[in-house]
Amino acid sequence: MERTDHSFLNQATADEASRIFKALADPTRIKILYLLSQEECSVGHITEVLEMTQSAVSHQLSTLRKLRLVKYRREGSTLYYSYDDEHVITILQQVLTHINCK
Amino acid sequence: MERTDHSFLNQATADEASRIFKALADPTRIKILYLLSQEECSVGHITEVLEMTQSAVSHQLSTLRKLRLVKYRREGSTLYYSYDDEHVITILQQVLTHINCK
DNA sequence: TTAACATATGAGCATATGTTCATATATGTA
DNA sequence: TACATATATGAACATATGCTCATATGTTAA
Repeated sequence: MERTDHSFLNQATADEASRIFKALADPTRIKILYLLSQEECSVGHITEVLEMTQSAVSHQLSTLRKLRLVKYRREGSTLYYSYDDEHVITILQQVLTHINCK
Repeated sequence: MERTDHSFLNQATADEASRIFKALADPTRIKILYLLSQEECSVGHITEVLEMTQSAVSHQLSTLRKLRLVKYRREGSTLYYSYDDEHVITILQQVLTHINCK
């Protein structure tokens, strides 16, 4: 049998999909994205809600920023973050819905 | 303001979601699941298509088995694997479709 | 300018992850 | 039984990940 194109993914596509799933593969980032799916939030607010250190939250925001999943605007010394990738939010919501349906 | 339930995810839900995304956060597992989304496959077939060692594939199948994302049946000395979680396959397909749409 | 506040960032560390290599197990066949 | 084939598994290793701690940067107000 010939190797047919439909039977496998090329590396680039698999890598790109993996990149997206990796972004969601951490509870902290999931909580952050879930928060941001509901409202724009300051770093301080996220830190309070998640009950984590400011540094840990900021590092994760940095990760999400590099992945272009969040963006921010400045107001004085406060940074307000919001999500920047509708598709990823949709995927997250589907998985969360599925979990809560069980 | 009171802390309201809608504003954050409980740890258990975030962990469970992260567990699902972690399973998909590797290119090899993505390729395997994509293959299995199309047809039941023997380990040998997967190994050939992915051009990886038998051991590497088998380890990943073990991971997917533990996560209950795949199942298998035996036919002689050959094991045929197939997917065992419709929802995860759906999520994977959505992400792949999204990537190819860009 | 100085101090206080909000946030970011680098180094270090412990743990998790994915592969390879060697070997074990299970099945079929001579 | 002995051997070949198909697959699984344990150990080892390199790399990635997520956090903490200390400190840097940017902004506002006195």
